[in-house]
Amino acid sequence: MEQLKSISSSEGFEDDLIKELFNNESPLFMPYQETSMETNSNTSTDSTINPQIVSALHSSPTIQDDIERALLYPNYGIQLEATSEACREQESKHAMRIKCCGNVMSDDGYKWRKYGQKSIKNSPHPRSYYRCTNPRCSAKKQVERSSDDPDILIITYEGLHLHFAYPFLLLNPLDQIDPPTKKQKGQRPISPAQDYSAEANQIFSSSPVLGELDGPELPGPQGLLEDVVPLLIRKPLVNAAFSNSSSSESHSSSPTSHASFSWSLDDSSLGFRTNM
DNA sequence: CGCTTTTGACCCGCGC
DNA sequence: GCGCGGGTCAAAAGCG
Repeated sequence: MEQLKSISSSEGFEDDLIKELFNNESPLFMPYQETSMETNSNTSTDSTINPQIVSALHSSPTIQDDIERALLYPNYGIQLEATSEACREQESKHAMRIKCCGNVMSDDGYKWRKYGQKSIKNSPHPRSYYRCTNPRCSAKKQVERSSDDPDILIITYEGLHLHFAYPFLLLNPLDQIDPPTKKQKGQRPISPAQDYSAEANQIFSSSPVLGELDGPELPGPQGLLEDVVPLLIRKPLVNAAFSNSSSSESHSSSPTSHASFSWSLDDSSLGFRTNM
């Protein structure tokens, strides 16, 4: 597996990540390029994120600035079915259901590359397979449309996305996180995502900052990407000074950090092809 | 021209 | 052992 190979050879990426974070650099917080947004007017009924939010997030070159700007937009308009039934856990994967109505973010801000699509038995909607385009990230996701309610997207995340790493690097610099450890089938005492999610909820729920924020945006039980991202945007405020300490260093753009920022619209490949 | 998507084939695990 | 279904690969096509 090329993927596993890249991961196993990426033991040093952890250090790189830490460096980037300490330098206020991250793929997520790279300057936003509007041209990459797929927010054309004719997508109004599908899953798009509020451009204002993205603009706010990416108009600033540093994590801290992004965080502060993100706070100006506390409501993402996401409707997660945050019930225990909706967010369920299966083995090392994390599934969530997102109800699409109006402008709903169906993605988490990272660029995903579609690598496969399969028709599902007893389901009129195919399942799409995506992989994070960040070469250092092993995250994958499957997106399918619920047979019960076509408005419901079922997104199953697998593997450790870099999303998970950021909040913990910032929150607990002393608590070393594992690198995106290779996940082999049949060999997972506890999945990284699981581990981090549990820790995330613990940290987030005990955060005084979060306590001052609006309740409805508390993370779901799984600490899923959509849950974590808004929180990681906010939580690092607590440790803002931490990241400031080394911000004077010239930020040599990391080779993997300037992937064009775009949002994949899962609906475009979710059962709208009627010939499957 | 490079990147993304499509799509059919292949591989593998699981149930019978 | 065999068939089925899910997951991945990789070549071709599409697109900006």
